[in-house]
Amino acid sequence: MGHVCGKTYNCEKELTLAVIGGKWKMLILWHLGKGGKKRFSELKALMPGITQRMLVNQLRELEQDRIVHREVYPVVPPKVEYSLTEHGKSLMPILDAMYEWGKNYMETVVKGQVKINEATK
Amino acid sequence: MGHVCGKTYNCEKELTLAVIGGKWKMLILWHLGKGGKKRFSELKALMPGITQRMLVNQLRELEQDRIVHREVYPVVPPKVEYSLTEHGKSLMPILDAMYEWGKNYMETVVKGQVKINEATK
DNA sequence: CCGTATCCTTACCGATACTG
DNA sequence: CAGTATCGGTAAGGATACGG
Repeated sequence: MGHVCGKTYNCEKELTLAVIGGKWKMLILWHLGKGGKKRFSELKALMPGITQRMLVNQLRELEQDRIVHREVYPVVPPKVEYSLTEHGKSLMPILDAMYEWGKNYMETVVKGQVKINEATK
Repeated sequence: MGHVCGKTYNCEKELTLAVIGGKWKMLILWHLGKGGKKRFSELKALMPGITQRMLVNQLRELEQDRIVHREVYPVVPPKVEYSLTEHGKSLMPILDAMYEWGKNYMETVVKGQVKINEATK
């Protein structure tokens, strides 16, 4: 499997972190979780700033970790749709909690010292 | 402030990830959250494998991010105690959820392909 | 449209030695 | 006891160009 396997972790939470910890992974999961399945180009449009290389890379790892499902339609031009697996869907409560915590943290402790890029949010 | 500030994030959840995402941070927070305040040497003993440099480093960042409180006692030999702030305590539900998710993920999808170091768990 | 292939930079982290 | 200081390796991530 992916980058998660073949490694030793200090705790089960580190395994979870390994799955969602990539630079763009939470954002990808968020879009697929809230908006349903998306084509490659749709995801790219939703995340200005990501390079094609990174989008492919992060999606491949999520796929190998069985978090994201990749559906290829044998048509020309190519059409590929990405969606969350059941394991992927079960991550959403954690992402929700992280969103809420980060929101509160920003409002109460680091207000004005960090910026949120609203375009990709 | 710490490594969290002065940066731009795509979403509030990435801010949360920036706070807990260091190599040893979740483990430190776990020990402080479940076991209460700890001395530097106690933390080190609880995490065989961490170097002094990394323990200091991760604690400093958590302190700058107002997640951990550092209490220095002016005695010889030095005595320093670390504990969670209220913001730190509010992270525990997220760590609990990540622990549970990782545990289930390990049992159902990556069983036998990852190892957990029980000594530091 | 959906990718690969290269090349390159830098951030993170580990090992080791030293100190008030 | 609780740290600093220094050095160096490695993997994650970005820029850019090309391909089925």
